[in-house]
Amino acid sequence: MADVVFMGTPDFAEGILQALIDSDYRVTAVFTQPDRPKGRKGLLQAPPVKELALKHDIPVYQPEKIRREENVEILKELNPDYIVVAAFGQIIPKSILDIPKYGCLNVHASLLPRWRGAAPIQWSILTGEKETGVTIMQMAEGLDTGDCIDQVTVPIGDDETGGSLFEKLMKAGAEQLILTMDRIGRGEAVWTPQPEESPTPYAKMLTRATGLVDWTRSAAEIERMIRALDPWPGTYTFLNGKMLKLWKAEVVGSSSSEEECGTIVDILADAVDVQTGDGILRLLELQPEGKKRMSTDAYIRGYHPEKGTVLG
RNA sequence: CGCGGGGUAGAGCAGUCUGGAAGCUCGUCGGGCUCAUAACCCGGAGGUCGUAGGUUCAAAUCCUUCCCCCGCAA
Repeated sequence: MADVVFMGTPDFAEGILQALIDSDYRVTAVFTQPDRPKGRKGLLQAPPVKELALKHDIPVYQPEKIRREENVEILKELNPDYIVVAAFGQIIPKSILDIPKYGCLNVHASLLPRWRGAAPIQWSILTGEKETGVTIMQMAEGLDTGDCIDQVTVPIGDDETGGSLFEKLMKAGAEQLILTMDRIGRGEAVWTPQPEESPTPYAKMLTRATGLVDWTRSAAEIERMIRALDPWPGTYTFLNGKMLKLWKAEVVGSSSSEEECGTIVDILADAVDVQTGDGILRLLELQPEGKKRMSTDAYIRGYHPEKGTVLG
């Protein structure tokens, strides 16, 4: 039995931690981000990982900066065999990487070297990839550049959303992590260095601004964007000065009309067709500002959108 | 007490300012028309107007309390 220190913050990390708790490995401490104000009320909220750790009486540390000397000391004191990192949100300095016997393992939600960075799941959908996966890697000083140990491939479905893919990768990652640690313990693991350059751009962090639709893009791109940014941060546009979130759409035909991009070209019984830079995007589920998500037919009845109106 | 929108029939909304019959579009149910229909015509059911209190002859509407949903900001 080996001792593990876990570092992570959001839901993705929670699933990984759960797997460790359920395994034969002993989680001796959890590091996560400090509680942050969240939601409309601005109330302090504990990261999901903290809740889970406390439930299992695992000591929780929430340093503002992990690199501080006092935290390094705590880790030396704990003297773990492994440190497992999943979506922690802070850079781990070399002084910490060197502490555990087997070093620091990272669970990363892409097939490295593809999609290094903070939002690999969304970017893989956004760019229309057919498959992605999860990588268990040995952490080095660079960001997501260390040696890969194991990978699991996961297909991306035609109606995959950021949320659904997230689930799948978390499950796969949690399972594989335990297997990989077992292999390391038995001395059977193989370390494969990554190429210097990633074949994809850096998967930069998403913000709300990422979700603003550019109607000059193709219908296919916008449709992927809607799925990739579901459930967060959401894809949106503006109609008559009010925000309108898009939750579900499909690409229809590719009639290149004279209409300006973003124009409502047709209103059907249960859908609204919008001209894009390439093809028509048929909106099926919407959310007006200050309202809940609703099907487009309900939206049409309540809001009476008009043909010819330009979105954006 | 960060800013703002909202809660009215199964769905989406109007009505609130200026108190005075519970409305609209859709769905649903029944009937009619039709070779036929998601079309069209006729009729019906379905609502504690978020909660609790107050003002009033009279409250969805004005005042106060609380609950809930959502957009922005972080």
